[in-house]
Amino acid sequence: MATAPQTDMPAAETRGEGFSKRQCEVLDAALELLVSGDDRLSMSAIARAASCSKETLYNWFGDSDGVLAAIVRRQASKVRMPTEAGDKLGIDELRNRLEAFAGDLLTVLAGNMSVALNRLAISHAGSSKSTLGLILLENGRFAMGRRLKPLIEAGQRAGLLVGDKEAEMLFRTFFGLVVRDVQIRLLLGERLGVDQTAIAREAAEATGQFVRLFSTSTSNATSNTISNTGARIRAI
Amino acid sequence: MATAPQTDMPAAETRGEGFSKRQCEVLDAALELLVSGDDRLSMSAIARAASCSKETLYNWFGDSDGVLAAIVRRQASKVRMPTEAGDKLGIDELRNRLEAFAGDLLTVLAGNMSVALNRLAISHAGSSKSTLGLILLENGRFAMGRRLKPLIEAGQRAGLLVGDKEAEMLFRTFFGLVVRDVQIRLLLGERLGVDQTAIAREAAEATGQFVRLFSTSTSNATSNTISNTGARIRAI
DNA sequence: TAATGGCCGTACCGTACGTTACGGTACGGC
DNA sequence: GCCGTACCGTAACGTACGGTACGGCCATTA
Repeated sequence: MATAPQTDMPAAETRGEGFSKRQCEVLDAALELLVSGDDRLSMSAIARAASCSKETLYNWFGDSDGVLAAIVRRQASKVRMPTEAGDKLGIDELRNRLEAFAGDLLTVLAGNMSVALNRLAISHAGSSKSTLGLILLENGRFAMGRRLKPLIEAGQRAGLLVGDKEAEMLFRTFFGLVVRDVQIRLLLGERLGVDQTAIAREAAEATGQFVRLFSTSTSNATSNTISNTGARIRAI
Repeated sequence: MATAPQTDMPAAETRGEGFSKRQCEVLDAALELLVSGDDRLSMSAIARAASCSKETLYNWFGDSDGVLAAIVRRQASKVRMPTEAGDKLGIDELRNRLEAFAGDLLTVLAGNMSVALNRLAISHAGSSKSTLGLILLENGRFAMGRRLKPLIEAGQRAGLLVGDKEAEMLFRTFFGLVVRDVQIRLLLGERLGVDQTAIAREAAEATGQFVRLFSTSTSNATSNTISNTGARIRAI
């Protein structure tokens, strides 16, 4: 079990943030080692890569699982949600916001960091007593839902999206339309190249399909969708 | 590297099938051990569970990776595709077939066996020199695509589905609509209960959305969709 | 009947890893 | 100057696992 670190940052790994500067350096080095993926993430390898002592790792994070949880928590704490729930929502702005979100989501999920972290959490999800998967779920998939839900609900309040379904259900469908089989194929090791143009195309297609499914207006007018797929989310 | 087994079944693990009776028993015991998931799948544990010798495991499968690949291949060989490409396709039959497929897909992906095998392959996909993930991908996701593609193309030829898109693209969208976030949440360890009624409901909803997106007729008539979610596929 | 060969059970070896312990160093406080 | 603390580097220990070797059992076959 991860005990409280004996440092000036009490209960750091239980808050997911508040790691000291040096601790963040160590965790970033560990993450870099994980993403490189040449060898299994061992305490010795982490200590070597981070130029720190194994005893320090145990003092700070208590356990091997504690280090992994701290890595996940640190990356999760980097994700910020610029919700900016906008009122006076028009259909074009809704489409643009949805498309930007879809692009962000695909960019993140296709990144090395997301793949490596999800692989780590999934490989530890089999044996119980490890909550890595739940941490990743909470800060990945569920955080995405919480981030998009205000926009969906704003669209519903503005009469642009059908209001007879929960925003959660709409998000799950949007998630499926955007992600499709990309994540599982990447997790299973397929080398499918996803560049920014492909991401923009898929984001636009998914957004169009989502709007076609849940828009209240039956017009199929494909208004120009300004592609805005800049990587707004940087991790997880 | 997995060498050819020195038995009466030459090149068994390279064909994915043709394992001897005893070999199948061993692989099934290993799979059961993997699904139970209490401890990591080790050669000693497999030998103990299967009441066989470790030397026999090495003789048959050559390597630890060979055993894992054999497990995956054995399960993959159980999946059979009753394609039955039907001509004279009507919209109702198309919907029913799609919905049955969606139910099968969700039933399989939500099963313990699929989750355990995908976790195994994903955890081995990080370090190269392991093709477990590709094997699973080929016999899971891609086999599903090959199985549904005839139906989709038949629907296109019958003028029921739009014909300006590749069947592969349509399948990817269908896959996303059906699976949504279920697989990743299960892989990450969430205990989300998926019973047959929930599966039937989600399969019907996904099928309805797919048809609404790609049907050539613009009628929103939701013809009665006979729920047929019997587990037709038994593994993977 | 005797020999052969496949297979089981078990013991064994080398290695890698988690975890702990210890020596050495830097730094702030008294 | 001295002490306590935090940290680095490394060594050491116990365990678990991949892989190998060997003796014994049993069925098939000459």
